[in-house]
Amino acid sequence: MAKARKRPTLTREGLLNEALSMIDRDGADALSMRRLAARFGVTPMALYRHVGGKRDLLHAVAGMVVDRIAYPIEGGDWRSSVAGCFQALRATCLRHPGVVPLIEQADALPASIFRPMEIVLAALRDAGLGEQDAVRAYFLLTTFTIGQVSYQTRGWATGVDAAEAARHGRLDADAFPNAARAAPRQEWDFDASFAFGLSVILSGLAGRIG
Amino acid sequence: MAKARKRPTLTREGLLNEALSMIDRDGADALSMRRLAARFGVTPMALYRHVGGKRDLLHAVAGMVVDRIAYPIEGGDWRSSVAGCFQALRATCLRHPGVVPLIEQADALPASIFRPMEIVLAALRDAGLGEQDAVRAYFLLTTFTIGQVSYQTRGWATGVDAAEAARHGRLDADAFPNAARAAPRQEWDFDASFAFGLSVILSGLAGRIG
DNA sequence: ACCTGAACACCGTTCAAGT
DNA sequence: ACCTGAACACCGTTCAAGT
Repeated sequence: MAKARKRPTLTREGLLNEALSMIDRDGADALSMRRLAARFGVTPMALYRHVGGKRDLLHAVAGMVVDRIAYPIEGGDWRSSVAGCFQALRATCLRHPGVVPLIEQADALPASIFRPMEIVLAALRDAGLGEQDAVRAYFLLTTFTIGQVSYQTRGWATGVDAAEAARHGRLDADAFPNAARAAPRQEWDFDASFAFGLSVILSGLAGRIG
Repeated sequence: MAKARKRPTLTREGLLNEALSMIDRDGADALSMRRLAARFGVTPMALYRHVGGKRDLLHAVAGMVVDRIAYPIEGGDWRSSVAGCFQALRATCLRHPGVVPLIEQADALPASIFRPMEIVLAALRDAGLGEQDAVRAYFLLTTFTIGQVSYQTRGWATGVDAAEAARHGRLDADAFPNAARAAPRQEWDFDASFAFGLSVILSGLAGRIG
């Protein structure tokens, strides 16, 4: 029985913030219009004065988070501006794990979602890569980064976790010798893994330039 | 008013197949226990004799698709076995777009999900890469592949689609000159983009080996 | 302008009952 | 063993009404 807060007025901003904190705390599934309304001690329908509907609410929350990403000021070589950009993207995504699927599914996001694209295109063009390849590189970096975050935030996707599977006997050492041997080795370091992937991609791109 | 089919008996396999074809046809959101039951002319509760619940159903469907992936027989250099493996993964995912999120979210999947891991680890170990880096490379390739497919199957994530945004005036050419210029250039070729990304990753990995 | 109340058309799932 | 029927506790959303 969650205590209803008394609020002077309902505002769109207040709704979005409360929705975000509910998602951060309990996951996106735990957010419903009715529960959100209850947090403000208000009828579900009261929300619809401020919020088009649930889709609109979710998109707006995703947009808030996207706008919150602090990309580092540019400068330096192309490698470090590209790296800094996706490190920033990753960092805020990790701070709001429940929002990542919402970003992936949003029909419309604020224009700031194109900051990474802009940075990558500018950096790679200056480095001498063709435009089409630059866009593909941006796509590559985005799917990689968001993918890494998605898997990390739901615990290295439980279904695909080899260590988990090994512990539960689902990973047969005869059929999958390498996987079975590598899996339980050590705790998985997502930061190091991301750094590795990023650096592999960047040196792969460097090969297309030099 | 969908016509109910008469079936001699309800089987788990029949349920899974029908569920998969509903997901393929109308997306995962269109699948509900009640609608699935209706397809068989049966009460919703009849399904529970064969199917733990909705989570179980969804995991089982994801598992079916995972088991269906036909990885090429190994042989040749490490680049082509790794490439072939993720091309196969991508191909079946594209054939069942609605299932991709289910695979990402499944708590448990058949052991065959570890085939790509096994292939990558074996190939990269033979090529001389360290075990830890090999696992990271596998993670990199997986997130990249699934990410590319996810974005493709929902139409290059509508919210992140620069061409869409440009068409709707959401992409300011002053603030995002490179993005605005690159966006509407041509139709996006997902196959070529995937091939590009894969090749960048592979040459990045080659740099760690040679 | 802003919120309420009742209602509608859905969900997944439990539980007891039929055959 | 397999399916039904009624019920429960939820959803998002509409529509008319209150203040």
